[in-house]
Amino acid sequence: MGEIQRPGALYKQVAAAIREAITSGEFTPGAPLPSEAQLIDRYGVSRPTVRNAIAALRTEGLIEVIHGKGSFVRGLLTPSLTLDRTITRDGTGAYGTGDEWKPVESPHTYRTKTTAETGAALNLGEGEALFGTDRLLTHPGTGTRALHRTLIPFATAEGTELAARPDAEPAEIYQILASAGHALAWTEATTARMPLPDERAALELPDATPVLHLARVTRGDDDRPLILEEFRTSGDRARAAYRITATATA
Amino acid sequence: MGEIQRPGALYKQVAAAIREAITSGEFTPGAPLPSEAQLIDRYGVSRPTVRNAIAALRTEGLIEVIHGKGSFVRGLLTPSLTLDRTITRDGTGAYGTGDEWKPVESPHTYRTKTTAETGAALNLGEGEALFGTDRLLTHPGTGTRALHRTLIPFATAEGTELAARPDAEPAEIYQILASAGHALAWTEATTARMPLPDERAALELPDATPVLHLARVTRGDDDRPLILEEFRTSGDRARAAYRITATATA
DNA sequence: TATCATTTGTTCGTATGTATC
DNA sequence: CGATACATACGAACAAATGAT
Repeated sequence: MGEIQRPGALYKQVAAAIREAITSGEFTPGAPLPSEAQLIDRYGVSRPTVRNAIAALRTEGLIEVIHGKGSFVRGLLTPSLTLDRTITRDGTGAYGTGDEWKPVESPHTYRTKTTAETGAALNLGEGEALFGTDRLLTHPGTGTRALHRTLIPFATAEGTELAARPDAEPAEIYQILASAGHALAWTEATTARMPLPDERAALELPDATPVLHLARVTRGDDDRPLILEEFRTSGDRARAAYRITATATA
Repeated sequence: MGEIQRPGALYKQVAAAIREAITSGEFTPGAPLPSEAQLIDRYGVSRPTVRNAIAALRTEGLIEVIHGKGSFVRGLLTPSLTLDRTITRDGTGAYGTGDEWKPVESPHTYRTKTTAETGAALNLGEGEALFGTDRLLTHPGTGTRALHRTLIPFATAEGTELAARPDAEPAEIYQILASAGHALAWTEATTARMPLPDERAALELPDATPVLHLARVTRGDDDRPLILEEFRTSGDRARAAYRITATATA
């Protein structure tokens, strides 16, 4: 009795069966999956095979496993938090960013140098001097965490209030730059990747959660880059919102 | 011989050691890691432990494993592809999106209904009728793949050329809507998540690669949603670029 | 072309540790 | 404290992909 067919590895068949059971509604979001022992009985496979299947569903982000309790269906992640990336300016010339984030720790300010990436974003070479400020933030409504970083080239800070206060908040930085005579505009690049171990810890990310990475460059006259901001948060829980208007071609 | 220390699980210590060896430069991007057998000797642990450590580094996206060949360090992934999300309009009123993507297969058009998510984006209830068009695209320069979906509510298509040709390309759709008397504007939401198995296959994504998900709503008069476009591609290889201008507050 | 050594993938078994209730 | 559940670790065997002979 050669029983097993060849539609793929056993653990993949088990994973597919569980996935199917979830999408068919047998296990609803938040509900516990059968225990490993029960899955062994249900599918007639060994424990390593069951664990292998569970590991696959974990890295897909479909289930969450809690030591000593069980496996649970992870409700299909619709981002519950919208990051409005609009920048506003009132009649007095004051800038706002509409943020509702609260600091978890006090900001950390330091001196550093451009890397290949930050240098390219700021239109500077590698190894140029920068002020850096890191903030760990939390969103009061949802508990979502975020990392915010401000990078200010010495060349930008020079002769402005920023040289003395590189840890000013973004809206205030915009204010200072505008007061210094710059006509401001912004470009932003959004990308996603898996978190580094320390990012995962700081952002308290569960398994299989990518980081949404927003890099905003503030530009002055002639589109010259002035400062770079990086904002990192959970891609599962947050989405970045932009307004696009048609521009004329040359 | 109970001499094991307590800095955590054995496989985590092995994973940390390999991670350290990578960041210290012993193994450079693209270079092969020692084989499982060599790692067993090097760290004096069993094969399951080595494989567990390797699995951890895989889900972190730090290494890539090729069956029959070995494990390789995955160079730190800077997105090499920038998606300019600008929309242009020339003097004749023609719209462009600056895309350079080529179709891999012919577009697939179908009828469907709004879900909770697509309904919310289009300001419609659940179960409203839609035209859908799916395209599998590839970027000639990099080989990166993308999925593009157009969702057109019947109410939008009615009385326009779209009713007969719901599979028109985005720039052409904008054209048709503008000709129908709409003043167009766009909003876009970017988020990230792990791919579903079929998305992973269609986009040919390696392990530990999140999907960058762009949802663009074309709006007419009174900001009323007209159509919804979804664009999905590798978060590791692509970044979406936006231009932000300050808006006045009320 | 065919074969073989190397390397990773899959699957079983077994024992023990640790978290939760 | 005991029962249950997941985590870690060892051993062993065979399958499948790769590259070189």
